[in-house]
This record gives sequence, structure tokens and C-alpha cells, in this order.
Amino acid sequence: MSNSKYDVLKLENQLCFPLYAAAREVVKRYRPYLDELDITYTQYITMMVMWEEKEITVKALGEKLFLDSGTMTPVLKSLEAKGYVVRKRSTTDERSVSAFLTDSGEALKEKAVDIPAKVAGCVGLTAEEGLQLYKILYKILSKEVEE
Amino acid sequence: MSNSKYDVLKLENQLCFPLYAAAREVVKRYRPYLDELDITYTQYITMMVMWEEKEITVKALGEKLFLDSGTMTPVLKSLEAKGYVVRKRSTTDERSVSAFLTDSGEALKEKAVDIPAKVAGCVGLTAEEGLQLYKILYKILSKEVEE
DNA sequence: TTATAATTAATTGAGCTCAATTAAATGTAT
DNA sequence: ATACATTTAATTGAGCTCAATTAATTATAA
Repeated sequence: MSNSKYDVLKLENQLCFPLYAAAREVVKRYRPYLDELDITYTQYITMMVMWEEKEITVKALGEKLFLDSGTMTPVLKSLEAKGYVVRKRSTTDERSVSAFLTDSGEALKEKAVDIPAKVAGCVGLTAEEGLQLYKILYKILSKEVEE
Repeated sequence: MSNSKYDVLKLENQLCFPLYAAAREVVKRYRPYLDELDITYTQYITMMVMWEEKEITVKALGEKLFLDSGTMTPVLKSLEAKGYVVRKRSTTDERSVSAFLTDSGEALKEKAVDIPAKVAGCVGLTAEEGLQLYKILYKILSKEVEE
């Protein structure tokens, strides 16, 4: 068997590469369904938070999604242009801006509710694999938050 | 316990979201080390293939990395500008373009060899978790190739 | 109070990602 | 041989991601 100190640089020995590739491939699976709603994946996960919270600051939204204002600001402007949220600067702390779910945004939930099941079918993991993956990914994410 | 048909749209019930977020966070872990080499993560995984293959077509490279020519072409041009690869159109099939590893590209491997260990430390999974994750991610990726 | 520090969102610019299109080369079927 | 289809890389444009910076506001310390 051949073996060198450079084996650690082989693509097949990476954990990050399949993580990066799988994430992109799975996001791609959402596209046909999200196209019907005329939103992108990033807009979709933003709406998921809005459906739960109804109202949230840009900062809190970014922390939930692991995205900064450089990403969130244009995403929220786009969702505002589509009529799903409204952005408003706080009167009590004028540094802060919040997004508010509109009726139209609330109505979009009804059109989105079948998407998770449709995509889960494509990905094709067993329930156990799904749970293992879920736990490991959140372990990675919790490491990042400490930092 | 509250329970609604909309629970499937909660962020915490998604598998795709932590996959997407963890992938970005882990790629971010590479940045300080890759900055020292003046390459991006995408350029880094491209070089991994080059270190193994020495010569490869744009198409084959894209298949390995799950990226298309729209991404690969500018990445390869950038690596060529840095002197790590040379691009050359095939004489036997002029549709095809190959990238060739240069001596300078080969030399870069020496500077990269410590990176995987440094990043693995940051991510902080057990060996078992790493293996589970690896298997599940490749199961997802194999699904995509069938398509 | 006043100076200094910290927080927040927005902006800028580089680079990535993808879908769709284009152009050239090659393969295939009459 | 000549259409027609396929393959390949490149290009284009929209949108995302991130680091760094900016400007405004708020918090804190002297």
C-alpha cells in the first residue's frame, strides 16, 4: 500500500469537501419548488424565520441563519419588494432595523408547506441517518457560536 | 404540546439548513490558513485535484468537484494567473481544455500539507462522528450523480 | 458632561454559484 | 457527404457570501 504525508490533501480524505458539495446539491434540489414561489433558498430560510417570529431584528435574523448584514440587507430588501415583509427602523434604538411579516408573507406559508416532504424524498436518507446527520451538524454549528 | 401542519417549516426541523450553515462555517475555518497561501477555498479544492491528477480536463474536474464550467473557468484562470496551473486546449479534441499542474503548483502542496490537521482540530468531531458524517454525505452525493 | 468605546445596519468590492445561452467541434444517422 | 444532434468550454447576468469599512446611535467611563 502506498502512503505519503500528502495523503491528507487527497479530496477523498476530506470531510469538508463532501460537506460543501452536499450542501450545494441539496440546496439545488429545492430550486424547482422555490421557483414556483419565485424565491431563492436564502429567501426561503429567511421566510421560515419570519413565519415563526412574525417580527425580528436584522441582527437576530442573521444570528439564526449564520449570515451577516451584508447578506441579510439585500435579501430583506428583495423580500420587501415582493411584499412578504416590511422593514422598519426601531424608534427605541435607532441603530436597529426589524423585519415584519405581512399578510402576503403569511399567505406564502400555505404554498410552501409541501416543500420539505418533497425534498426529503429526493435526498433519500433513512430516519436514523437523518438524525445522526442532524446531531453532527448542530455539533459543528455549536462550536462556531462559541468562538 | 402544540402541533401544526406548519411545523415542517420550522428552521429547527430542517436538515438542509444546518447542512448549508455548517458547510459555510467550516469553509470559513479554512480562510486564515488559505489566506497565507493567497488562495480561496474553491481554488484549494481545485488544487487538491491537480496535486493528484497533474493533468485533467475542465469537464472531469467539474465532475469531481460538482461544479460547472461557469465556476471552473474563472477559478482555473485565476490559478493560471497565480502560476499554479496552465490551461491548454486539446489538439485531439478541440472542444476540450485541460489544466496542467506547474512546478510552482506542485511546490504549493508543501505549504498546504498542514492545513487539514489544523482545521480538523477546530471542527472538533470524534473519529466516529467524522466517519458517520463522511458516509452520510457521500450517500447524499451519490444520489445526486444518478439524478 | 464629555470623550471614548461598542453596537447596528448598510455599503462596497472580490469571488463564487448557477441557469441559460453561445459558438465551435465532434459524433451519428440517413 | 450532409443534416442533425451532442458535447465542451466560455460567457452572461442574477443573486449570494464574506471581509472590511462607514455612519449613525447608544453605552460607558472619566
